[in-house]
Amino acid sequence: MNLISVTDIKHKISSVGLKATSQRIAIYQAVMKLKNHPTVEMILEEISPLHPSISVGTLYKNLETLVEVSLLEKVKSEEGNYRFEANLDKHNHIYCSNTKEIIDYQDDELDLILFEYFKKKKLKNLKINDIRLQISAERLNINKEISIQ
Amino acid sequence: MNLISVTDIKHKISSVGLKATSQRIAIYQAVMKLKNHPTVEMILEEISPLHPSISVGTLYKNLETLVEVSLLEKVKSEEGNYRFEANLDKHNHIYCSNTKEIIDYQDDELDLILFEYFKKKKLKNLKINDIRLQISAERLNINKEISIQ
DNA sequence: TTATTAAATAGGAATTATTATTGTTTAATA
DNA sequence: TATTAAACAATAATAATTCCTATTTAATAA
Ligand SMILES: [Mn+2]
Ligand SMILES: [Mn+2]
Ligand SMILES: [Zn+2]
Ligand SMILES: [Zn+2]
Repeated sequence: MNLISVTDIKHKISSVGLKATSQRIAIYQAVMKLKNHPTVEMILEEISPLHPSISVGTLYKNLETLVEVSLLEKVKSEEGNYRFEANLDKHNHIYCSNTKEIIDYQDDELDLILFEYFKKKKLKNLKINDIRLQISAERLNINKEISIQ
Repeated sequence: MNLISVTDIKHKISSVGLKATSQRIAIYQAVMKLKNHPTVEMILEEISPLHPSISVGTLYKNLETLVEVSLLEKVKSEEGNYRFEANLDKHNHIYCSNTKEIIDYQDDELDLILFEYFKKKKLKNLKINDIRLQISAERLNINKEISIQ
């Protein structure tokens, strides 16, 4: 999932009609590399050493552009600022109150249960486009991995 | 639910150890009155005619304070700014993409289904505190009411 | 009822996150 | 290699929120 060559990234970017600039490639790569839905600041810190001249305006503009063409997704954090991710599959988010992480939680069985549940409901004047779970949780041991089986 | 006297509001506020100032009462009343999870701006517009001298700093400070003592709740909108509500019951939110409304959706049966579903799961190093549904939808006819039965 | 005092307020400055502007540079194409 | 629309760096502007401080007020008790 993470092992994608620069050539592939270039193709991905140009296939949606965008110029494959070095800045855009670096930004897209950074979001793919960083876990837990990085903030703009975290993305800037990731790209700065190799690309110190990328301006914050360019970073914001590119993140917005990449979201528009569906190469990235934008997520609102509990704290109020935006965070980004390259995982485009339908999934839910676990918000860790102690670590401020946002962890992906994909569960097709659960999605089906919800789909069936709302299929039975009578919706008046309303079209549901998407249903996501927002799970507020905390990591018990900050140094250990979490899992849901 | 909306018919609560000023005396009752005063009691509610002082019972959590806060001074029942005219500003605080007005702000709490305004959030109780306004539907669809008002923004700070909408709350200001509501209180301004009767209390033109309430400063924006006081408004922010009071909203924060009332959230801290659990008389109000803070909700983040899709647009990025915070919105407030006096409904403290556990409930889900329907985000209307066309009207930008946030509509409450309470469903005890669904809560139970989710509770049972996650009870079966093995959680490693994770404590779930709360699960909410975030429903993205659109009102088909903006002038008519919506409902889910 | 009045005095005391900690809490709260008004008004405005400061900060933070994000967006807009503009002259210059560059990737794509022919 | 020349052309050109798109993208860029730098920076100004905006919006939302938080912070600061001198002044006012609600609560309490003499
Ligand atoms: Mn992710
Ligand atoms: Mn509500
Ligand atoms: Zn995610
Ligand atoms: Zn609500």
